[in-house]
Amino acid sequence: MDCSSWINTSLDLNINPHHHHHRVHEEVPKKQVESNLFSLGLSMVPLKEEESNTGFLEEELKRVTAENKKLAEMLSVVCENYNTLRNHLMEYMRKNPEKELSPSSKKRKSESSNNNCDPMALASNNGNSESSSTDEESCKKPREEAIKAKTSRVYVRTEASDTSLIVKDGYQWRKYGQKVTRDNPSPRAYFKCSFAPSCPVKKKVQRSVEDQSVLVATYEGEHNHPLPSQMEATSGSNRCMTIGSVPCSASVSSSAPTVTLDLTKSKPNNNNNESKIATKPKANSPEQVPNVLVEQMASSLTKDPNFRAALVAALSGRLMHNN
DNA sequence: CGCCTTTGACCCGCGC
DNA sequence: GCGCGGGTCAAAGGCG
Repeated sequence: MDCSSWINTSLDLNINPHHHHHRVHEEVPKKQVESNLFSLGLSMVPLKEEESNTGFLEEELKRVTAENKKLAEMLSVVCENYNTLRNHLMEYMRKNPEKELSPSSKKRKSESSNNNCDPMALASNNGNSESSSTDEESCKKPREEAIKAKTSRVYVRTEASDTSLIVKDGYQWRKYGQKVTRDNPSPRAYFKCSFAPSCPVKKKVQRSVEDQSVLVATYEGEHNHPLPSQMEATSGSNRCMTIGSVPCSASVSSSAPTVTLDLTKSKPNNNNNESKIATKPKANSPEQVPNVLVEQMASSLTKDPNFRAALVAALSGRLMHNN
């Protein structure tokens, strides 16, 4: 399967206010925008700013609204693409039942459901996808689900020249191994949460086969302690938490889509502003995702505290820089 | 000195 | 049973 389809889901968000003039932003009334921002828990700038800043803020609001709209549109497109691809995959697997699994079937069971080079499948595999487990898996190893910790994947775009396998997610990690795997020339790094053994979370980081500039971080388990960077952030300093930090607990309830938000490495002077959003509709619904569901997904996005945290960090970082 | 990374050795599940 | 390959261990060294 061609992975360029998911790479193209990168959102060409132009957050630079100097380039917003071409956007369509007159469609949502300002009051609605403000209420939307309030519902997000965002406070852009202290209200005691002088008059000149209000114009800037209005433009900022319009811009955010436009991007919000664009996000929703992209989301629906991604969902449609996902279902199209999924239908194709199902069709293909139905026609070629035994050939399909050849590369990953050699792997361990616990990994085989994860280690798939199809990014759509990757994005959809998050441990809580009980509906995506195949029939044979569920009857072969019923207790696997209980034993196996929640897994989630995070895609982080880095510069191609950056050879480190470091994914900043706000947690502290201790590297305990590195291996070169067969299906990927890039080494895979193994990390444990530095709170181990009290915290059982592990993560694996490896460059994507298709795009060497993309790091794929696979998280296993859930942290049983707060995010260290959040503790710092709430301790008085207005320093932003690491942009792009997406804690593994970002995999949300089974009724909501799993969202991976990647804001890492967004720099003010380049156009590397892509925020890649991988969505996971309910895996066992081959039919097209209705708009209602898309709206539901978008709504769940705004309710997800992790998404909000990342969004707040990204926006505040942008605003501070643009000021 | 303590924590971290590195890296070769070892373990273990799976397929043949 | 054996080999392969992914995952983990643990000794050694680096670094602040």
